Amino acid sequence: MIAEVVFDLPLDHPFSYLLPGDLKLACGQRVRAPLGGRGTRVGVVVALREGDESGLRPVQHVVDAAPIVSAAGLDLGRWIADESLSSWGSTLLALVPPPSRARRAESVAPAPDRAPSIPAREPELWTSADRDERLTAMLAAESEAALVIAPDTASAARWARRLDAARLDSGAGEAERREAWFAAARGRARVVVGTRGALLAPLPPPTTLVLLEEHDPAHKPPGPPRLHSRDILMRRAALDGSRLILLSGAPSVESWARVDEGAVRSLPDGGGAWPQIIAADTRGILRNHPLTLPLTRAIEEMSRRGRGVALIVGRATGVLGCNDCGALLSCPDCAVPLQVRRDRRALVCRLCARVEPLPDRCPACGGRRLAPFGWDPERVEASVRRRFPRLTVSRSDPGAQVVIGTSALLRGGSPGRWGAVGFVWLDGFLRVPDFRASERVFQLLWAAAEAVGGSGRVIAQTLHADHYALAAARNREREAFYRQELGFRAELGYPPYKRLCHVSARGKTAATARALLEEAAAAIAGVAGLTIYPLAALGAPGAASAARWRFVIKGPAELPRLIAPALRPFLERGRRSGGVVEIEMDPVTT
DNA sequence: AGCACGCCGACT
DNA sequence: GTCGGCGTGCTC
Repeated sequence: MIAEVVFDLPLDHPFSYLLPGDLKLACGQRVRAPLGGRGTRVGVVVALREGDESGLRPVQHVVDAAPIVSAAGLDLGRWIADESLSSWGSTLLALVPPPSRARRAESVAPAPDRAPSIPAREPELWTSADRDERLTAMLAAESEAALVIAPDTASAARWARRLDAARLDSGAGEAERREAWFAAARGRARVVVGTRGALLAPLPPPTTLVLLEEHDPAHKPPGPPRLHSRDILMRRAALDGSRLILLSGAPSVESWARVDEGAVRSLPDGGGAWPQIIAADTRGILRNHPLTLPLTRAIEEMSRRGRGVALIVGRATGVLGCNDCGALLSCPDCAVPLQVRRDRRALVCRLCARVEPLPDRCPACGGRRLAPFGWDPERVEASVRRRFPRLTVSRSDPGAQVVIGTSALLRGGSPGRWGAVGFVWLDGFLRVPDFRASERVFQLLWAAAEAVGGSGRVIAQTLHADHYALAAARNREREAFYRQELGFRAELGYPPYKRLCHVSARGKTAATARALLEEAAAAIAGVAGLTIYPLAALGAPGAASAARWRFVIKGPAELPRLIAPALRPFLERGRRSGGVVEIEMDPVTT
């Protein structure tokens, strides 16, 4: 018997091994096998067959007593690899718990059968403020097995506690995690909670699949599996006949578009009280002090009422804005903010690589106060301390009266967690050089509103009091936001109307990386239906970092299939002088 | 991705 | 005369 094994390599073909007569195994099981020089590696068995066994090396030993992925999981992994131009092996191995260090597991385990085909169910989008409570109640009442995917391990831990569920994520202990995995496969853990790494958890279908906070960019970090958790679950649900529930107060524009298309059903929202969302004009204030009058008042009032205040500070961004009119310097073609390259005294578009000299006047109003910097947490803390010497002010103590931190402060709390949330410099989030900046701001404001609850207050310090994301959040009008945002995306051909793909190369020198990437760009130049943007150096172009170059491809839904034939050779190491090409499909970070 | 094989510079 | 650089090709 011959076992076909895939490894965590950028090679997309299986390797054949001899299966010793006494070794029984099934597809989806992990094995350790010799590969290359004298090492051995862990791989997943994707096929078993009879055939010519001459010249084959034997599998060394079995890693897990039972298949770690089901037949359906193998298929889903193959689809993810195809869709993201990744390899089957690196995809699968990123979607199973790491092998235990224990010695050889003894084998013999039947492969779980593929489920009989079950009619697909329409995915659901739950947006109501009480969605978490509804989900908890629903899962308690259901008898169907459920897989709940959280954006991060802290959230997975909270949900596991809340649902009294087993954990499959890396925040759990290795033993607990493996036990939960196999218990789920045997139908002995009804509800399991995990992060991305649990997307292939082998629950017997049909199941309920849940994606928490589906808009969260943590659902698509770089690296394998190189696809958004939402897309993986959509596919899994469609193949499984599983029910898919997406949860988010302010969903991704992609998911909203699916509702518009009728591919996803949106549940009616519950209503309830909505907080005051105040736009506080920062003109002439933010230069010297981080607090406007409305925010100062909110802090005073909340401290009287014994309620905490969260001050949200973004990271300083390398973009230039005008302190007089609030305009930010954007690329006229791509509408994304231009990035400051100080060493070159230039502004660069990260999408089309357009380069402009650093202006000394605002192109919109002619003002001279162009400012690249915002308020960082340390500076805010010192300033708030000075203004409120009698309050506890902290960047680390979540129980302080005023807590200063990033948008992470809005995560995972119950409604009313904060009495007020202040965005010290909302424009910092709007100025992020990413076409999703408005969406992100809308989601932050929505999360803040939910975190303060109906009796709280949200203060957004901004020069853009009339920005549509702010207006829509203030008026609790989701439709208004998505209508405008979808219009913008349609006009410029951004997702969800087109798909994007980042192709990058890094090498020993900038020249080798660039040359390699130029070759890759040339390889797809003839493919119809694509927009290929010019090459751009990645990161600050200091000596070392300029060894990374990138270009962006824009294309239709079938983008992966269009570019795969030409680009696969670049991913599977060819004859090349020290360069590595990477492909990131549907990137959500710039 | 590792790792081995394979041809050109400074060292016990 | 060797040790060793990393360029390129392969791994069942």
